[in-house]
Amino acid sequence: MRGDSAARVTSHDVAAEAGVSQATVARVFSAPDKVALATRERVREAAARLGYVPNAIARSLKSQRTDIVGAVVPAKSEYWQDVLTALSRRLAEQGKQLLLFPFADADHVEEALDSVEQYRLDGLVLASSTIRPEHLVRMMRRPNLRAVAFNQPAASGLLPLVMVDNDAGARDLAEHVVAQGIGTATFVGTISSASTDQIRYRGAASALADHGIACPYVEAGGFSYDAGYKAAALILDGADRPDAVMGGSDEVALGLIDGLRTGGLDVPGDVLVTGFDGLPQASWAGYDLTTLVQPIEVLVDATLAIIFDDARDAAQPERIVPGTLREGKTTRRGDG
Amino acid sequence: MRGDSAARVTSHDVAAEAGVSQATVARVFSAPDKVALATRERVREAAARLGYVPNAIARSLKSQRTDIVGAVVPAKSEYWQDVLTALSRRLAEQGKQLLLFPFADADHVEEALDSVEQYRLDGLVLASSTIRPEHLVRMMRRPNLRAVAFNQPAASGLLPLVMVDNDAGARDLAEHVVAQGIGTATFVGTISSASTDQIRYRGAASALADHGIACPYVEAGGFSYDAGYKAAALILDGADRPDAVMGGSDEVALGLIDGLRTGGLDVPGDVLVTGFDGLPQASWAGYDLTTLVQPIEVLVDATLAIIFDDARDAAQPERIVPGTLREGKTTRRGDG
DNA sequence: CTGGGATGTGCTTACGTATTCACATCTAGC
DNA sequence: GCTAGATGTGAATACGTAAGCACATCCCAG
Repeated sequence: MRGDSAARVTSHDVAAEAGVSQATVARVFSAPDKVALATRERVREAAARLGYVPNAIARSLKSQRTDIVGAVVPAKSEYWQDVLTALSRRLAEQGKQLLLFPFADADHVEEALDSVEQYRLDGLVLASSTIRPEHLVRMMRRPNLRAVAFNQPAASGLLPLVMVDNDAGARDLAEHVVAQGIGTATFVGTISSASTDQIRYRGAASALADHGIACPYVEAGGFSYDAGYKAAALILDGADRPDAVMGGSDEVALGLIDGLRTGGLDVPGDVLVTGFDGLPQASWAGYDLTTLVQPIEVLVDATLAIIFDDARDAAQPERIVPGTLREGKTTRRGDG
Repeated sequence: MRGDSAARVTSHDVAAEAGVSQATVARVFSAPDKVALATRERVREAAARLGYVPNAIARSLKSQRTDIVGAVVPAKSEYWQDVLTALSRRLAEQGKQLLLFPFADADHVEEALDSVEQYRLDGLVLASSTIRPEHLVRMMRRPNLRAVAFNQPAASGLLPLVMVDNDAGARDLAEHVVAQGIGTATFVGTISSASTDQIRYRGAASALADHGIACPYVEAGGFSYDAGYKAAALILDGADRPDAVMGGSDEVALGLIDGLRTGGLDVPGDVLVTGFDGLPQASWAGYDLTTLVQPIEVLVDATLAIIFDDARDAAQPERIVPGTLREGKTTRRGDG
């Protein structure tokens, strides 16, 4: 290969090399069937000889499409990392890319959105229930930007929305622990202001109430393992220990398990524990957590469908996808 | 706000609204100090009124800078997710973005690199030791692209390189288990063809040899928890059980622990286990794994320094950063 | 007063591509 | 053998911004 280290090779250079016009070179790379076979091959060879690669920046400027989808997500979170992995993989399959806009905490969402607006993205995934409605409203008014709220019930009515059925999932988990024969339960939520947290708690509490079981709410104060681990102390120190503890997320639940075990309790012998999300770690043999598995692939596909399907009429689609109960040993009473 | 939903507002529109030239508008947003205060404010107001946001695509085309760094990484891996989190956070602080190019397996790296070349990135992080040298060579020839190999010893001499001191780390871990008074050990590697795996094994084996301890190598066949879990069977079924098992990565080590425990062994009572990487999960109370913690922030900073520091003369910098031994309970013999 | 540097602004062009329009050539139909 | 349509190609332009250059104004030293 020659020209490998050439400063910058443009379609004009290739055109000169191949003895055609720049327009023809452009067509070879964006609409090959509009160019005669012989010409096409001549251009391809010239391009290879010079080491030409089309410039996506210039193409985007002209075509008004970037082939890039942005994602506004919390900087630290197991769950979102799994979602992003699935999202980027699926995008890559379609020749599109994922541009990350991570934010440290809710107060920094504003800055992330400032950046988002500069890039003329094809679509935007707004993740995390800690993004406030005013932020959503801002994005919904951007022209030519298909924004989708991901697992964020609060976006209902503002933006197209894709989420797992949090309410039904929480009920399923509650019914499951009830079936194990518990008498008392406590819900350890993540952050009480998060809309997913509220729905999950209400769903669980309502299902438990149907069986005459009260369900107090305790806030872990975060979405992390550490938050769950620390929250275990609240259970251990509490006056009457519940038969079951329902975590607001898998991360919190895993922390809870370790916290409770460190405190001398046996899970599931003394206390049953459930999670929510279906993280890979929840399936690890050391935990084998009973949880509600989110069908991440399905959610991601639904999200991309909203972004890329040209049914622009379907103004405010809401896709609510059911999750699956995964029964692990943390609710298998006999095993204690 | 008016003009919120205006089709597209450009610097020309703002110029007209503010009664200045387009050039002045551009200066207000890219070099404010070159514009008189009064003018600046007038332009800012006009921009706000129209809902103008600078177009990063056009800016990139003109300025030949995208403010975007790409990362070519394996689609699935706890370790890389942690690295990406740190990387994107640091970039965000500098007003730059991270564009992901995930690849499913080594055979798909080629495609990812095709995409990379289209975007005129400011920098590129080539991650994973499964990226083959021929790929590295390809990237090293691209003009105006600062590519850095991250934790990939095989890139030495080809590309600027940043990595943790795998050899020293492996030796430290080996010395540590020797100090616990073991007689035999086995190294369970990830994928034997990965350069990091080879170095870690050689380092550990060499240090153990200094104490007269042999160290057979077993390949888990992956970088995952599952690979480690399955590899535990090889230890359990083996003729003579080692006193210590050294995992090629934390993910493998965590799988090993659960696999060994499921097989009836006590860790650390019957077998000591070590990891490598320092994942958050390794610190979870349920495992509390002894491992070598990579200073990810330091590695990321070093990587970005190479990409953005204009010391273009330092042709092939190699930054090898020491890790830190984290002593967990998986090597605390008394606790068995 | 006068001249020279500092400061602020406008005009113009270039970044590299996609696409419209016009035009040339070629094929088929009567 | 002539025309209508199909096909392939080139010229020209636009996408939205950054920056060099030219120029006008202003301030202060002499």
